[in-house]
Amino acid sequence: MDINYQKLADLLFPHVTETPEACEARFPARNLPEGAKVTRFAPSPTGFVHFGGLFPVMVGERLAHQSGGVFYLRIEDTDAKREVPGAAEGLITTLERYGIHFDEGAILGPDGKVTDIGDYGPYKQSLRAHLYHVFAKKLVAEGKAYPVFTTEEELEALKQTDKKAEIKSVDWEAEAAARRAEMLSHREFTMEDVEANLAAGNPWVLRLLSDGDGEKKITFQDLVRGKLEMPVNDEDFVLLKSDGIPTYHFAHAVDDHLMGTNLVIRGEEWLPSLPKHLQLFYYLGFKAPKYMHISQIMRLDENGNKKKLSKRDMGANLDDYAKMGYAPEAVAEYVLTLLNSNYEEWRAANPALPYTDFPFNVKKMSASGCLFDFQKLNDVSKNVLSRMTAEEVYAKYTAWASEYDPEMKALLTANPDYAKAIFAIGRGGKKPRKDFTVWTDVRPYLDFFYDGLFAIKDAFPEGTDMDDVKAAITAFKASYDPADEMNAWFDKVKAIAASLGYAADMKAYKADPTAFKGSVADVSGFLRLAVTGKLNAPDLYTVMQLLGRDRVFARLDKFVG
RNA sequence: GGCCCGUUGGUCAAGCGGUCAAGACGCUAGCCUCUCACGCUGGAAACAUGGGUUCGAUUCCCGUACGGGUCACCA
Repeated sequence: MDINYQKLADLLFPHVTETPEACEARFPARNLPEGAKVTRFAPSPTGFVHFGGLFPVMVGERLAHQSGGVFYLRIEDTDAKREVPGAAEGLITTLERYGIHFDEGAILGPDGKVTDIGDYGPYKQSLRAHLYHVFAKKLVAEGKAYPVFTTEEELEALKQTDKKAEIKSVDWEAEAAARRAEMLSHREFTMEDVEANLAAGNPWVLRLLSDGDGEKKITFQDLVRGKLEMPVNDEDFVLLKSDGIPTYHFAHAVDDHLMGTNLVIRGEEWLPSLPKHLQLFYYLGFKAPKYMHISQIMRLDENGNKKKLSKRDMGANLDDYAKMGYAPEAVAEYVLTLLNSNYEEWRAANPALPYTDFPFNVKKMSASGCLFDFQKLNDVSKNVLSRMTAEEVYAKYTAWASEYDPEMKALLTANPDYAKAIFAIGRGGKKPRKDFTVWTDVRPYLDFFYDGLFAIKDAFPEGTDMDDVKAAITAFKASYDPADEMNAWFDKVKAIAASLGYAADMKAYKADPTAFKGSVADVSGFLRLAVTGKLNAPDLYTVMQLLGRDRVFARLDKFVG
């Protein structure tokens, strides 16, 4: 085979006039402090943001910002078939809700459409065709890539095949041999073939001409896995698809080089194609970035096996968490606990600091995948919410409620001070109450503070003497003074208990329960049920203070009236 | 099937050749307490497996098993 590669390059890319050097000059090295990390999140706009996607996002964001570097967003829309309209916009909005800040890249413009900010754009791959072609042409001119022509019919057939299904039922050995033979056969062509195909308008793809020896191994460092060894790539994989748009591999090399990424953080599913990427960087003359491959989050299936958290699973879609009532901060903090094993320790020592103060440590990352655990998420969430001030809870809850519980939102915002006072119960001290795991817990917890929502939900315990209930309520009304301090108030309740034959002192009651009809706990229970409708509620004294004498009496009267 | 990654209690995990093998969640016994929510003190519960190396392996090496990923003109 005798090919003039420069001529081939000109034939294939007649429109490309810019040299690779000129192109690179347009994107000069970033001026950043020593050690600064440039990372990115590079999703394809094929749907919602996956919960697992939050892992590389958080790591990239932390590592970049912690080091004085840059974190940017690139939209990888190179697969027109799978692109979902509006997905890019949706994913930007979701990430925004999670407080993820991008320094540059794709952002939402004033018209609600994706646009760019930053000097290394465009940040949407579909807008970067000319850049890829500059480097594709270079590879062809150097004899490192070549075209493979197909007919329209073959292309159409290709698009119809379901690769996933096909791969499962394959004779692997035969398939590999056939692929190998086919690959090699495409390497044989003449300039006349190319000219004829081009003249006929036949579509073509550009493949890398790999001189890699598959028998040899390549070693490299992964930031979480350490030293790894893999076979050198010997596959002429596709660089440019027949529509002229690059595959992930090629786009990755060109983009991350031009955009100055120095640390690529991605899911471990990319590990097997790393030899391809390293080879590409080498052929292109680019310095390869550092890599970090993050393990997948799994779930347990019906058979007790670990499975990748898939699209259909509960909790896969980040937006689901808002529906379930989780605060984004809680989800983010849960992710951090999984990402860095010493995060919880740090959090316990620094309850008041924002998570961005946590010194994120690559060494503390685990190489093994983990199971999604709702119980742990709930615990983290409960703690996150308990640390918030009443003011914060009010703001965040009402914001959530405006979308998911408009009635509550209307009720609370009608009297913000009252609502905040309710949220302030048991909050702020060393041992704050932890009543809420998710925002949906708020409504049943505080419904009785609103007359429209109040109802008797629980029943008196079995064997309760209703005469005692009435007597206790009557006596309580007679002695109640809103001006009382908590102790004075409680002393009155104790006195009532004693007068009815109930133990005023719990210790005495526990020492000999048979000596009393019940205890002051029972008597408080009578009042609590009448006033809150429930057997369980926060401190009754405070509840009454908030409700006010009139509303308390109105509720008590239902039992003695 | 080839290649690759992983494997400490139910879950997430400390550990980095000598530990009674941390801690958190969950479970559980009890204490505290006017109920609840907290908080506190306990408890049950783990190094997948077989070979090496070593005075000594959870820790290092090899094999096996199991789990996961990947093998597209998808990312």
